[in-house]
Amino acid sequence: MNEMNEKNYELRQLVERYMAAYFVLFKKLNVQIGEMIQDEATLDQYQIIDYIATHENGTSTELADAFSVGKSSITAIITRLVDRGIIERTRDVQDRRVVYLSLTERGRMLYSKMQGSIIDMLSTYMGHFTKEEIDSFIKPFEKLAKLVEEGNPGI
Amino acid sequence: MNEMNEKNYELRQLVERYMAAYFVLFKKLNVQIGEMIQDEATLDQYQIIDYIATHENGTSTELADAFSVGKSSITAIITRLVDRGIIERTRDVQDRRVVYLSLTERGRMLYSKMQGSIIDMLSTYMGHFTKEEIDSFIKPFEKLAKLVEEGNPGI
DNA sequence: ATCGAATAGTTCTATTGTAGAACTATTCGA
DNA sequence: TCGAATAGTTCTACAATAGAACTATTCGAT
Repeated sequence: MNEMNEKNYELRQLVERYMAAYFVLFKKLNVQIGEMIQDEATLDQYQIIDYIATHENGTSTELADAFSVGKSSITAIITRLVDRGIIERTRDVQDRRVVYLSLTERGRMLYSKMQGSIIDMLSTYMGHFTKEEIDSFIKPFEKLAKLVEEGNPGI
Repeated sequence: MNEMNEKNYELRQLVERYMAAYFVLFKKLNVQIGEMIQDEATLDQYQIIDYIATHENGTSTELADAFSVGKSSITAIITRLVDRGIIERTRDVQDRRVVYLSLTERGRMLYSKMQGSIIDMLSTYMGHFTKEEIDSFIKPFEKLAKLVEEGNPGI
């Protein structure tokens, strides 16, 4: 086995290790976060609300892009949240094709409440780690998130 | 601000940093993995297949527990995969309530193909990191996965 | 200035995953 | 032995999703 193959082999092993943890973590954490806020919203709805709360003048196209889903999915989610008085649609006066999304007063209160619950839950998990562990964990995590966000798996 | 509050404040900041990356990473990565295997199966189906491939004599109850979903959800997924000739149900002879799940020959081929694609994709992402980075990333990740799996957010 | 192309968003249909209650079949245990 | 527990399925309802067809609006090349 030459040097290149050995390096690839090690990499694949790490990837397999990562995958095993990844699937468990993702599924369970989503379920747990979902349970935490289930009386208020689904996890998908929370993420949409979070995006709108932290991005001024968000639109459906922007959301579809940010979450890598089709626009019709966003329309469905937004419509449910509008029906529940959590989100408002505002048409742009200059370009009347565009619809801006914002939280209602009720939406802002709900968001703040859910965010608090989720942060509390994750904080207790984080309490099992030293600050150094968390830091050395989050930095590559953010780097990976950035790479994946750019959707560029190639070198 | 006393020492305890300061520690909590730092922790919350880290959690907020983590959450921002977490949501983007998992959503995008799931979409990208989903796209990678979309002609063969959904990501949820892949995870079920992966579990069955790596766990001898798996059952619906075991899967429901492993993925933190209800048994009726598992029945639905399994039924679709049985219809497509990917999974087989075998009733236990001793305890006739129990149904064991296993991959068909076709299922094993499909699994191997999908696993290859996913590992290849993740490997290219991993190529952006040094071995030390990956290691210091995976270790706390595995620890977190274990904590979450035990479903114990408390200290 | 006009008209075809592009853009933003919605509607509709069909599929998948999900929960929970009611159900069948089987086994356990006091 | 019979009621309780267990394993799994069925049924119903809903959320998220994709994609095609659609409306309304704006852009841009001529």
